[in-house]
Amino acid sequence: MAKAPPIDKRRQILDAAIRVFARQGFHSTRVSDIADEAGVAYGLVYHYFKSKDEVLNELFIERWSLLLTAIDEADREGASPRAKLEAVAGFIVDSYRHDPELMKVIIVEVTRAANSFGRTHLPEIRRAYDSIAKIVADGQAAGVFRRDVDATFASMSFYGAIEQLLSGWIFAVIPAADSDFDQAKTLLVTTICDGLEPR
Amino acid sequence: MAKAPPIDKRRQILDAAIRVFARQGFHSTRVSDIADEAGVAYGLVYHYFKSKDEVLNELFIERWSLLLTAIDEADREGASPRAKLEAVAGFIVDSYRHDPELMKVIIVEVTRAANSFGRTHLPEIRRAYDSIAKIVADGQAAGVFRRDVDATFASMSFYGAIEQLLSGWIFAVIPAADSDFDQAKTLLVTTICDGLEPR
DNA sequence: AAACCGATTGACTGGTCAGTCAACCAGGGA
DNA sequence: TCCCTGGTTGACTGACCAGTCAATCGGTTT
Repeated sequence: MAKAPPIDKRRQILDAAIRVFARQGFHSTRVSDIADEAGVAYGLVYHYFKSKDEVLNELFIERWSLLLTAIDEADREGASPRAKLEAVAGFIVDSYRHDPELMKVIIVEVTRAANSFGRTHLPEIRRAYDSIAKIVADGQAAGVFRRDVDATFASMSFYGAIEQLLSGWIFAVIPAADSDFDQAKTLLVTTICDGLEPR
Repeated sequence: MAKAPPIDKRRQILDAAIRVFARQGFHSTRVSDIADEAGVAYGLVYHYFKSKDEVLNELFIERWSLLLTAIDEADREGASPRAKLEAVAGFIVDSYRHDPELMKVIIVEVTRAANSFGRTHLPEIRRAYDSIAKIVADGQAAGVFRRDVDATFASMSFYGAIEQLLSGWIFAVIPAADSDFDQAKTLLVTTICDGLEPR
């Protein structure tokens, strides 16, 4: 009764979509490009997904939920606020290192595409901001971070800095060697946390 | 011989484009929308501009060159590196305060649209990053900023933080009252510069 | 073997626009 | 007055593509 292939093909299409979206961008990707890349017939994409949009949505949700989980975990397990932020930055940087194509798609087509998909997913995106802001706020409450800096602002700056670095890597504006990734993690936390320290 | 109207209509079209792009986004704006908003015939847009893309290009270049000039001026006139960065952040924040629609278009459709227009304008965008990096590097050379933080990284973080705040305002993720703008300027410089101070 | 059913195929359609172009208009000069 | 020129008009076309759908395939059940 239950067959094996269905999951395979669906995954195959999603993976192909990552590659094609990363290469050409969502907008200039035809559904036929995805099908070709996946080695599958055009119509099959519509068997598994309601629309081209839904393919991207699926990719985003899959990945973003991991991020949200990671942030929450960092918050729960981290010792100091600084360690928590370090874990968050680390997770995002490692995500990029591990699967740059997927992260490129997420950032370029969703997170920064505030007019199209970003708008659709604003609530989820915002949840990440909020979780980071909570870490900062807790740090302030604990007296580890200065209080004259609004936690929401700090969280936006922190996240914005991370995303900008990823964008820099994605578009080869800044070097992306392994050492750069490690340096970036340190830098982000160092700069921002030191800046957040009480004076 | 020389008539008055030509400049008028061209400007009229550009201004209309700002409004429409800000409202609907570049992609879902039809050329007819621009013409309607400008109170002008469809074909006239093509009299003044080679294509729909060129309209956006024009808007971007107009504005971005102002930014580049402002950064250079800040660099030339600013006393301390901190004052220079403050001037840069201030200029960008004020740009948004002064003409939020235009800044929304610039950021959403160009600066963050790395796959489409962002790619086209990467060189100009990069010039901004570089100028900021230079300010940081000078600060390091002068011993005002710590040296263990790569200047390029710092510049990307700084710019990324600014842009993220603007995005937050644009999409109403964070409050955008006058006091928030002022607070933001301070915050950006405080956080980042303090984080960049030698330890 | 025959009926069945979900997976798979790809030709086709309907709608959407960007960009073209031939005509029109206004006013300055001969 | 009549032409000329450059701004202005908007109907039209050609290309493109997302999404549909009827047909086919391959394995399972009866």
